[in-house]
Amino acid sequence: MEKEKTDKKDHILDVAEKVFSELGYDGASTRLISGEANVNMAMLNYYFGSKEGLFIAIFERKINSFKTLLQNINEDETMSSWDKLSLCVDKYVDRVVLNSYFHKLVNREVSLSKHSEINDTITNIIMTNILEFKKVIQDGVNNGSFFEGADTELCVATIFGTKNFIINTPQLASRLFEKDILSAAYLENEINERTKIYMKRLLKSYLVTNNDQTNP
Amino acid sequence: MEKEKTDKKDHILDVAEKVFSELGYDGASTRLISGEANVNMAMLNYYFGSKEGLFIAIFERKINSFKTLLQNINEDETMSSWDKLSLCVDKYVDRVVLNSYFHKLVNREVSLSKHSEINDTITNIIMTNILEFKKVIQDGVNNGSFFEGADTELCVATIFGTKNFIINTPQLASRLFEKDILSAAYLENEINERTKIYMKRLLKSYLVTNNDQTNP
DNA sequence: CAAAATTAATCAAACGATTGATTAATAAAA
DNA sequence: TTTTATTAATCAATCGTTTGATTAATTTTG
Repeated sequence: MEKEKTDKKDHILDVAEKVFSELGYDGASTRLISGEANVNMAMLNYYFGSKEGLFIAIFERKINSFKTLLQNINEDETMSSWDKLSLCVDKYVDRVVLNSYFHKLVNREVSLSKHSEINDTITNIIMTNILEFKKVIQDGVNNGSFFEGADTELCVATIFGTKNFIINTPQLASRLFEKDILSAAYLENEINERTKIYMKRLLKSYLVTNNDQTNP
Repeated sequence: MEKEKTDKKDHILDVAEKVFSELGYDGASTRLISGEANVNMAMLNYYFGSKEGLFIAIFERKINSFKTLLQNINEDETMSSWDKLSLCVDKYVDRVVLNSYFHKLVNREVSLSKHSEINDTITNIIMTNILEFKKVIQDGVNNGSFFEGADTELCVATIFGTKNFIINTPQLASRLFEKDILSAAYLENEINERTKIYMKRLLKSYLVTNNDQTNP
């Protein structure tokens, strides 16, 4: 029973994560979520206390995987700046693709201006990753291995922005790519590798190969 | 009187655009919007028929500026592919910065999965711009002025994604830049030009200067 | 012109529907 | 039996919307 309870809670969290990512926090009613999960509405409150509690539980479940993925790479003294950045991109794209619902959900919620505890929590979690990328690039610029005129901040914006475009607006991406991005198979099999290759080539040409800056 | 009526409707649209962009469609109640605009709640329905009508009216007001900004550039036979792309980036960044609330609103709404007429309308409007950028780049690749191995689609994702990151999640961008991105002044004076310069340098190094592709 | 009729704009109050949440009763498990 | 899990019914609050009345402006009429 203990096992089954966890399974049920996990099932609810899976469903809620998807519904929230598709309709937004406000747009997803507890009735719909419980209906999609085939559980009684009261179970949401029984397990998670409230709608917000359910929302927070989704994050707490994922929080471990967010912890120190990039930090360990960044602390490695033996790697070059480019190898660090390259590896960070690989790892990050992998994780985003694997948790696309979650990342979509996170990005929509954090784009809202309403101040709440959960909003701050999310912001801090994302910022950890953002600043980790910033550090890798900044270090590379400082130690001379990257183009000294590089715009570090906007470079980070490109990394997160490119990924967000694909994950957050799959309808647009699907029509741009003329493929069904929403299909998990295509996302994991094709887009994943393709994005990695592209992102690294893009960053390398800007940060490393970039040596003529005649006219911007 | 006729004049003042238009002004009042315009005022409501201004306020609604901002509130929607901050709280999302579902999160923004008609009571709050009318309160912020200092008009009676019933006026929203009187003028715009419904909440959705108000939402649509926001788009109809902006729709003209969306029409053929990029198309004219693209059709110009005398310009090089790079000059076209460069000009498109300039024009697009300008417009986004000038209508940051609107673009934030658009991007959040289009990321929702709920099918509606307005959602389709918005998607088509955005796609016009997206495909215009795609065409510029694709033409450049085809006529040999851009790197033949370029990932056209992801390149477009970068252009829109980078801009979206700044506009959609200004809290994150503010902490990344260590400046207040939400401040309209900073956005228009600094970020605007800086983004143009960065974006063009990034694209140029990837599309034009890119000639070594040893390891991705 | 001035009085009457019509239209447009605005308001407070209330509507039915839906929201997240809670209850009290029951079923299952320990 | 005691605890845990689950249910249907119900709660107050809020949602978008509508109403009927009132005021302001415009047009028509005498």
